[in-house]
Amino acid sequence: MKTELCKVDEALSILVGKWKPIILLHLFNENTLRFSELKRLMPNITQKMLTKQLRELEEEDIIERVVYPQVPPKVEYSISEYGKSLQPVLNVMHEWGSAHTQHMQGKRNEKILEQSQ
Amino acid sequence: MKTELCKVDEALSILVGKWKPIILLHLFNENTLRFSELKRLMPNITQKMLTKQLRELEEEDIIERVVYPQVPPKVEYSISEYGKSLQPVLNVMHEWGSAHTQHMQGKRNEKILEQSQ
DNA sequence: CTGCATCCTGGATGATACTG
DNA sequence: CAGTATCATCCAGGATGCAG
Repeated sequence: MKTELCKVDEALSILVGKWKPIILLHLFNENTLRFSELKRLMPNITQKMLTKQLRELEEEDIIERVVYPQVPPKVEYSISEYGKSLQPVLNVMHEWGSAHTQHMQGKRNEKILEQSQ
Repeated sequence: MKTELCKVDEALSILVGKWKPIILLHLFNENTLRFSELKRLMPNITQKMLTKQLRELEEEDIIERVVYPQVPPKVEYSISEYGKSLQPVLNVMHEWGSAHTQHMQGKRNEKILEQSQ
C-alpha cells in the first residue's frame, strides 16, 4: 500500500459520525425502516441528528430513501445495493473491535494483579 | 451481529484521528521510525498533534515507544506485536475506500453526462 | 530532539421549538 | 410523521512559545 494512496481515511469519513454505525446495523438487520422506527430503535438520538446522518449516508450512496406521497408522510430507509459492499468492512471492524475490548480488559487485569502483589 | 454488541465503534475510536491512519501506514512500511522521521514524513502535522496521536495509539497498545536515554533524546516508534492485528482491518478499509472513490467519481460523471444532454 | 502548556477556532453534536 | 430552524455546548485540532 503506497503512502500517497492511502484510502483508509476515505472509508473512515463515511463511517465516522456518532450514530452511523448503529444506523447501518439496524438497516442491515431489518432491511427497511421508517424514520420513526429508526428513532424508536435509538431513543437517545435527536431528530435533527438522525436526519443529518441519514442524509450523509444517502449522499454517499450507502442508503436509499423512499418517500411515499401521503398524509401523514411516510419515508423508508434501506441499504442500497452498493451499500451492501460495506457489510464485510463493518464485519471486520466489529470483530477486531470485540477482540480489542477483550485485549484491553486483559491488560487492565494484569495491572490489578501487579498492584495486589 | 447483535445490535447491543456492536463493536464497530470500538474499532473506529482507535482509528479516528486526523493523522492516525497515515502514522500507522508509515510504521507498517518502515517498521521503526524516530519522532523526527515521522515528523518529516508528515510535514503538515504539528509536534503537538504528532505527540498526542502517538500517545493515544500507545495507550491502546497498538504501537510501542522506546526511549533511549541520551542527549539529545532519541525515541523510536514501531507497531507492537498486538498492533499488527490491525493490518487486515486497515487493508479492508483501504480497499473499500479506493473502490468508493471510484464509485462516487462514476456517479459524478453520470450527472455531468445528464446535464450535457 | 522530543515534548509539554496555553490559547484559540471551527465543526460536530445536542436542546428545544416550530411546520407541512 | 418527518422533518426544519435556532441557539447552545463541547472537543479535536491548530498556532505558538517554552523546556529538559
